[in-house]
Amino acid sequence: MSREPEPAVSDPSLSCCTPLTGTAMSADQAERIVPLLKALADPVRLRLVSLIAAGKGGEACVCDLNDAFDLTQATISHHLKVLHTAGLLDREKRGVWVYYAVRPDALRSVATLFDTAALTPA
Amino acid sequence: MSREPEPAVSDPSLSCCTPLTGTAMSADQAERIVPLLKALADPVRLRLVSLIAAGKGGEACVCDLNDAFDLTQATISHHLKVLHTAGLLDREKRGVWVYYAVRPDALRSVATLFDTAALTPA
DNA sequence: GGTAGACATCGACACTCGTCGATGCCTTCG
DNA sequence: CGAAGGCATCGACGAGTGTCGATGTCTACC
Repeated sequence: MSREPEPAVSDPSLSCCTPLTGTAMSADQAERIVPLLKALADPVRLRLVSLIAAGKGGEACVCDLNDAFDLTQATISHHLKVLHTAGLLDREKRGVWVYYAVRPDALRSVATLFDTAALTPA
Repeated sequence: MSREPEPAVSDPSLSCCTPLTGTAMSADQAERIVPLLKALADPVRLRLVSLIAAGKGGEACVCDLNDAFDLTQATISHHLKVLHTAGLLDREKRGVWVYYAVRPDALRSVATLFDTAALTPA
């Protein structure tokens, strides 16, 4: 049987506004969202984002983040880089210290994905 | 050895109601949510969930899912098992065919995580 | 200038993951 | 009963991932 015609990806610029339910997502849409999910699909990175988001102004210093885990500074730095590369965190250097801040738009992209899904009645 | 191959489905209700922002999440909370995110952090699996959720009654037959990908039947079966083990999909056999259905509560757990996050003002 | 501290990068290791072909199990039908 | 088809499982392979110690880079301060 032939595949359904692609329902015209409306917004190729961003991976936003992709309902998980409703209509099936295209392969392109999946490829765009997956890097965000991959970055968050790690207990350390998920806690890092949570810690940063819970910090003042939605940001946190690396020096404080290191103390929150029983991991090497190199490992924390690696995870922060992964989150930054995925577009979930912003990086800003202030003197000796480096501050990471959450990117609300990135989180919103993921939220939109599951937002529609959650509305599905049981 | 155990005869019933029914995998130990993680209980999504336990990982519910975990805001990403607000207060930092505990290590336990992260460990509970991460399996769901890991299961969804794959383009094939994300599309599988999307396809199933978009199907009639939020379910789909494996025979139809196989045709939607350029992958071996064994690979699709593997991905479905991962999603089922994570608690994201229900499995039901009807005669020769097997139907998978989304578990709205599992999706809601993930949605709740990012729901609060998306509400964070800029 | 020299030194100390904060963070990033490098190289290496064990481990996990995605994919495949082959095979097994189960249901249906002739 | 035997054959056929749908789906799961097995074993194996390459690729990717998380973690570490060691090292590099930059800033601030004495």
